[in-house]
Amino acid sequence: MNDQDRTELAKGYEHKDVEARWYRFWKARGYFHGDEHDRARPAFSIVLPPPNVTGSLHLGHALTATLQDVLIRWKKMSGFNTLWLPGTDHAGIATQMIVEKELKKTEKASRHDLGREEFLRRVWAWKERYGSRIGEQHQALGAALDWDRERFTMDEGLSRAVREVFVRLHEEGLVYREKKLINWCPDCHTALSDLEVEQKDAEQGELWSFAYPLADGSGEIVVATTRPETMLGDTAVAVHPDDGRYRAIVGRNVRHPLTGREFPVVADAILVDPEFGTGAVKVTPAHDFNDFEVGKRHGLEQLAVIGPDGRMTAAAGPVAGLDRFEARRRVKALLAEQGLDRGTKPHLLAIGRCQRSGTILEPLLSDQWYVRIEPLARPAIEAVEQGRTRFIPEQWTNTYMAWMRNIHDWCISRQLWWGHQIPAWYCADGHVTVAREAPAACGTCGSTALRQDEDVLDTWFSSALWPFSTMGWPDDTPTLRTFYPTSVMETGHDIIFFWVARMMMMGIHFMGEVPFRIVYLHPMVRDEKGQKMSKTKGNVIDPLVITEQYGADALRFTLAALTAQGRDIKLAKERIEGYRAFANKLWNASRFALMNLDGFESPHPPAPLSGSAGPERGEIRGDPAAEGRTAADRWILARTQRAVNETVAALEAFRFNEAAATVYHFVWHELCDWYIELAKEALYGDDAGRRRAAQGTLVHALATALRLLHPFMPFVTEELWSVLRAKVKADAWPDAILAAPYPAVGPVDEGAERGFGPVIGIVDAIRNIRGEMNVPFKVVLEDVEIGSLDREAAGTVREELARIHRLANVRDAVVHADGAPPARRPASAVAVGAGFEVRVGLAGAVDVAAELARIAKEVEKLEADLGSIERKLANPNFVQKAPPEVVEKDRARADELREKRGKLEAHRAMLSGTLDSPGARPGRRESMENENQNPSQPAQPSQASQAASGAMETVEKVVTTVSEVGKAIGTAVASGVEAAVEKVMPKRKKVARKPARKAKARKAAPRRAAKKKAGKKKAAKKTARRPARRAKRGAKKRR
RNA sequence: AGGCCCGUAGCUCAGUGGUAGAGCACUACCUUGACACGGUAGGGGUCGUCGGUUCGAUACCGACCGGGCCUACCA
Repeated sequence: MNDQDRTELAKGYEHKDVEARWYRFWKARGYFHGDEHDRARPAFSIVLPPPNVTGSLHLGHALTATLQDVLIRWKKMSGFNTLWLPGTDHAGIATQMIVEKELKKTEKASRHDLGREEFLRRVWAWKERYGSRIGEQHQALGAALDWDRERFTMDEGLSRAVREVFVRLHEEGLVYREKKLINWCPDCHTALSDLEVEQKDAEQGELWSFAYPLADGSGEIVVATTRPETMLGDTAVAVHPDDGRYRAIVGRNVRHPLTGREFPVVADAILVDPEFGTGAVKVTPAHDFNDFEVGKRHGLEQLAVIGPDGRMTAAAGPVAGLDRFEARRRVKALLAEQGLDRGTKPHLLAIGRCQRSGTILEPLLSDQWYVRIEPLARPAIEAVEQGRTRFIPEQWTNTYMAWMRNIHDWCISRQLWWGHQIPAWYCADGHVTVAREAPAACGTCGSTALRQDEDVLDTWFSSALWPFSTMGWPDDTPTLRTFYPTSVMETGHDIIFFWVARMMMMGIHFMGEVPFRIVYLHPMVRDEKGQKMSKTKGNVIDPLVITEQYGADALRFTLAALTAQGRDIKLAKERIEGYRAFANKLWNASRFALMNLDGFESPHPPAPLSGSAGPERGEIRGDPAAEGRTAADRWILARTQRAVNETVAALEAFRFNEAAATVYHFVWHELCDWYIELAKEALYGDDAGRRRAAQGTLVHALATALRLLHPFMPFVTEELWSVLRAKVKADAWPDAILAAPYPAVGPVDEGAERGFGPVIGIVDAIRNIRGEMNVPFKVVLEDVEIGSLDREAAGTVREELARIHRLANVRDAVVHADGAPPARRPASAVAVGAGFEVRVGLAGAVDVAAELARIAKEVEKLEADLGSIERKLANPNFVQKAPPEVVEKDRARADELREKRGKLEAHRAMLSGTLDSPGARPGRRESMENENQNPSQPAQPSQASQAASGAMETVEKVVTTVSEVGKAIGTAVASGVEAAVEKVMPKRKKVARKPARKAKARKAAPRRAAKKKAGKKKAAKKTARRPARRAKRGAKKRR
């Protein structure tokens, strides 16, 4: 790249300037190549589900490409020998139809006009012209595919594999040819497998009844049908053997009213439900799957009356030559003329349609090739039972198993031209010779007049071999030895049966081992309303349009962030916009860093960039900058390591959304919102040691974030990496982020995380007071006291004081150590957090009533919260049966809440007092009363507040010296205040103002209140609590 | 008919047997020397309903109601 020397960034991220360059760079460097000879590094391989060669990229492809690329890049950076193998599928029917359509349009010709050979030449031409399009589209997304290994299912190599498999299966008796009933598409003119039949919602149809006269004229039997035209092919009427109504006529014959044929009434318990219709069923063995079985059970004639074109055959007598639907109307009319119509009832029915053309399918008798599937399915079931292949999300295991355990033989022949022609040859006598290459003579009679079977194989037949056919099978290749079995099969759950199951069966059978260790099934992408995207609905989002507009990184990140397990993705543009903003944010964070890294070289002296992000390792090991680090630096370093740990854990569990959310939160809300703001103090300041420490920390956090993010946002991270690397002259860093080590999991400095909690809490508290008291940020707060800190916290707060000043726009806050609270002073707002208390003097500007209201609100929440905990603690069952640590936690929390309440109420008491003093503003009384003050005791608050503020005056004077004396006074005062408060606030507020609550609501009230409070100090809470939560989760997982 | 998934803030969705979360949207304020694709603060939730298990259920179990998907089949 020529960007090596660039050390500045434009004001905003322009993806178009960046994306085009890097893909070529990676490819040219050979980063995408999987090394089949490298057995030292562990291998990690994925085969890309081959898109249809005719296809154009849609969001499903984009999702697949994104998730697989995330895995590949992550693994590559983590030291694996990665292979991601691309290719395309010839997509038999789909491609043939497209070319036929084109042919019809441009030359008004059918494939039959051209003949097989010429038609195939046209399809190949089409493939050459458009087949590379989808690959190029994958490149636009950044997919790190090994293009040197690109394959096509009709390549010579893969075709050879197909023939090999077919022949071997035939030799083993697992491929056979037979005349059976199959699903036939009259439009596509081909047989289909069960899976290609689409059973859509039941459609409104009708159930028509007619009578078959008994052959001897002694009566009739009424049958009901949804397909009257098939009655021409009826060869029996079936009734239930136990049905008393028909017992007498079982075994007798009926006469066909249109053809005069006679056939029997049979008793069949499997087919007939006596409750349904008339309890008598017409039987058409040649055109209905159930009837086919009945025919076999009773030795009935199979009379085909519908042809491959969907028209009635000559055997259909009076309706011969008619289209099947026309024949339906005609048959009804004819029978009605004979007085045999017995009425019509509306009826819901499900109709099988062709997956491709949507045409209603016709069950037809024909000779087709089949795979005897059960012997192949058994080992594939066992492999999953034994965990040799695992499904994620797990529930798909059931789906797979259910289908595999009830599998039917696979019809693999298709009456198409585009595909692998079946390697079977027939002589004039009809002997079949199956061979890898065209045989010279019939294997049975030696005849040399051979004709190859005209049919081709189901597209999915070659797809089933994809994981090993693409690696050179049937030869024993280094690629196979290195990369088979593949590590992960990542695809949509809509093709579990079509593809995943069949790869399992073929892989196990021919390779002796499963084709992949893990099957990760991603959700389906839908539009923002949850509807399937389709061209006819016009709700298709073109990934490339999105890429153009928002950038490939934004799209990729969006898709990853929405990929939760077990739920479809509803893609809304707002979401993509949000992640484009994220790329921009990252860009600007880097821009900030670059603007403040002058003179900084990392590492110094250069050292290799370790995989670890830990402050004790990596590029900042031995960094002299460590000397000047502050609590803020240590905090972000700890948070960085935690982000690394959580991201890696999420990736390992295929929780793409969690991984994305973790990095997002870290970059935006910790690195940008907090650390960059914190670092400004040092970066803009005069202290060279401090500045250097901040620079080193910033570089480390940023370089780690970029690497964490690279698999998700390859382009912007690569760009930023190159610029950052140049800026800090980090020659030891790889010059491509894709070649850099992924940050490694390591221990988190929890002390640094926890210790910083008060700083964040204090800043939040002051900002909160500003917000609620309507004091804009630009107004400098001159009178701020921070107290109730333990010794350690006080140390940290002192150390970070300059940063607190900057973040909250405060001048010279006073810090009290050793638990001493801030003074109780009028015209102040007070916030109490975990382990700290802040008083903000608001000069004359404080709205006492508003502050009282704010405090009252706060106390109300505390009360509710405390109430629920106290009730819990008062319950002997809870204390006895709950785990001791839970009880202990609640006790501690109750204490904390009580303490907090005490402090707030002391403040409130003092403030209430000022209201009664001459200076109080009369206009505020009303709102004060709304806050449930007790007007009947006007004197006491005043007394209390005087006591409190009087005592506080004393404290205030000693606070600047940290001392035991201060602590003693503080404690004494606090308890004095609490005593006073007891008198002022006669009873707990019962939140009685609100209208009578329902019994149910009472339960919810504390929670609601608690939540609000929790939300208020969310930053502090997040910082402080996360370690505990994570630890617990980790423990659980190990179980 | 059977199976699976889902129902949590206005929307799209995480999550958890012990203090309900994110993004977007919304409200107020702020162009502060990375970023208005920005910042700060705020409002907003009987976690579908009813039972059960439990000291404690949004989470586990059952039933039901709503939505979706899959498989099989209904003459």
